[in-house]
Amino acid sequence: MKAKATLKNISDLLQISISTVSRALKDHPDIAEQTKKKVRELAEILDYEPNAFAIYLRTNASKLIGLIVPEISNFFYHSFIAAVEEEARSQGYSLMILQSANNPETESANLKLCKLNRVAGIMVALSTGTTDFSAFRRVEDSGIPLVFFDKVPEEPGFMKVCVDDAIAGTMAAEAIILKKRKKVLAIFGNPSLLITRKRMKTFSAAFKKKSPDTKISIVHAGNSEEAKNLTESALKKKDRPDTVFCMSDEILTGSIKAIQQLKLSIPAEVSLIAISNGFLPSLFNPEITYVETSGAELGKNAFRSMLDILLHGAAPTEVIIPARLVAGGSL
Amino acid sequence: MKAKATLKNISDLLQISISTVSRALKDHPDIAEQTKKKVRELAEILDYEPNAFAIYLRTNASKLIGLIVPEISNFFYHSFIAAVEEEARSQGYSLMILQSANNPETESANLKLCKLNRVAGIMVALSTGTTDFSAFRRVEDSGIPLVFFDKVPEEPGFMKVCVDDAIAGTMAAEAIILKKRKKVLAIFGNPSLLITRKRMKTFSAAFKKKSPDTKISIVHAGNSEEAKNLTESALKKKDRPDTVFCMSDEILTGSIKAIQQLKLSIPAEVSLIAISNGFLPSLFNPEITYVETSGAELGKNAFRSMLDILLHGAAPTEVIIPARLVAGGSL
DNA sequence: AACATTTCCGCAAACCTTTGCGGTGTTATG
DNA sequence: CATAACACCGCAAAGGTTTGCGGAAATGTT
Repeated sequence: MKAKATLKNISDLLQISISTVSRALKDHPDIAEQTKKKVRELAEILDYEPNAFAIYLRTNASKLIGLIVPEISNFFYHSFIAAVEEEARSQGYSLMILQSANNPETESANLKLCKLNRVAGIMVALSTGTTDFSAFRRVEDSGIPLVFFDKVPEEPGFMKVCVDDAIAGTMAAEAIILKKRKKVLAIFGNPSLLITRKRMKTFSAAFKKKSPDTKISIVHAGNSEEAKNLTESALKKKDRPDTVFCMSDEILTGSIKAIQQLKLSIPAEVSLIAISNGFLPSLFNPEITYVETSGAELGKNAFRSMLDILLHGAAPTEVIIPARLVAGGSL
Repeated sequence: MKAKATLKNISDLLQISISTVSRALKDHPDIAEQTKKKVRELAEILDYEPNAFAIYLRTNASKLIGLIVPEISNFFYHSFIAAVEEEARSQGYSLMILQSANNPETESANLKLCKLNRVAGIMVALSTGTTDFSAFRRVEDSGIPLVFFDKVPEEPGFMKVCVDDAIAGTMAAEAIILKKRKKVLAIFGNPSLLITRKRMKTFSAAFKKKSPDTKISIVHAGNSEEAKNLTESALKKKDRPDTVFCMSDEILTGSIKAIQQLKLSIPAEVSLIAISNGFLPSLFNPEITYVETSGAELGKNAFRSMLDILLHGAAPTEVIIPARLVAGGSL
């Protein structure tokens, strides 16, 4: 365990002042080329690395971005995290990842942790039950940039990046209408979430406008298990739906299990369409038709928004990532 | 954007010294109860939070753990990361997550990033091509605890936590033998990885010992697509295997797609068994029988090993997480 | 030769916290 | 009354880096 190299360390050995060493390493014009050379060489030998804490302390800003998601173990956030990590790295930032477990208390504890670690910025996807945004306001008050993604608050004044849930709902509906399906089981998630309501609204609206005779039964599933049960009981009725729409990956996993279990063939006996980031749909045969909401795209854009605030003090805006239909063979 | 509260801040307002404030907040016996009370109250009002950088600078150790994985988007690391995050949080640590993209250069860049951020410890799953461990040795030399998990180096002297790959191979083989299958297609991953070799070795050995007449054809797939192709061509032969064994989730995704595409029923026409953390197998119907190698378990244990070094300076050991067979309906 | 300019470098403060040590003022003990 | 003991608090240094400012030496200008 060798002693860590510091500026003082180098300055002692070279018999010059600390400030000179610091400036030499930064290629400051005030320093003679010869001196710079000596400093650089010794720094190399000693494997000098600036102490990030000292710098952070001085500048009061780290190169760390706090990332708070409801749960890491989720396809969507998975790809999101991976994308943000890449973007962040390319800009010299690192990621501090925290999961809130869909628990508002853990969420605010995480927020505190971010503040404690003096992160440069915080990116968060809201947990399900969060209704009180005062903690987030306080974060912004204390000067830490805040970007919401995916699960964003309804109230204005925040920087938000999310997929185009309105379009996604419409696109799914139109795809179903195009195939002339007439009995649709539509499974949505928790209706208290903005994302759910947006998708529901446009989904229903599209049918009302373009295919009012289609029979749509809308249900809500809080998790995969519920989705499975709902699908199963609906498909067991003799007047069973010809199409199942799943709002999310989690719902899709449940739904498809029910279908497989009932040994119904897709799409001959029942059609399937989902909103997903694409991984899960690609696992099955036929591949599931889905409206893509790309976690990776979202991640890239969310980090760029963060950078915008960080670098240019951008004002709160709302960025919408477009959706697109990816046709598998399930519809 | 209010000014951040500092000790100096409080001490000015209260007309007492900084040291007194510091001690009061730490409940130091030298400070009068009355003073403590005043300090605490003001600290509360001002929403004082100690500046972590200043503390880190002083103690030269952060509460941040560096976590380097080949890729975040991977079931196994997913659950691993989630587990480590939970454990870490409970101990007051946070996670800095970096992905090496299976690129040794990125890997060592990540290592550097960890050092720069003065992480308290580093946990890493090796990327595929890493052969030079000198960078890791240097990390240890500079006093940063290092724990390898899952993809660990063969050479001794490191703290390692991994799944019991030897047993996992044996268990899978024995499950197949128990069902009296006689023609097995066994798909393994990159044979340059220790994990692959271990699983292969015991898998083969079990057959040689307990069921020498079973015909085993061992192939290697670098990714999901290759696994699919290998499975497909094997199952198309008229003397097709009665069982497919998949060493990993990635391989399983490819294999199962081929099976679904050929419309072979599981397990009537072909049996399937895998080594997995369990998520993927649960997605299908029937659920896939698998030997569980739990990312969550691994995560917990890996972090505990880290804590052991951090707190008690534990010496390098090798921790093995047991495996278990989880019977689905695919074998 | 006298002055102005440039080149190069060091001093010291600041960022915020922790902590050993010493210094008051008060009370108890002999 | 003198000394010891105690309770309470402040000084200052340390941790590593950055940076405005000023100073010394060298060079250029008239």
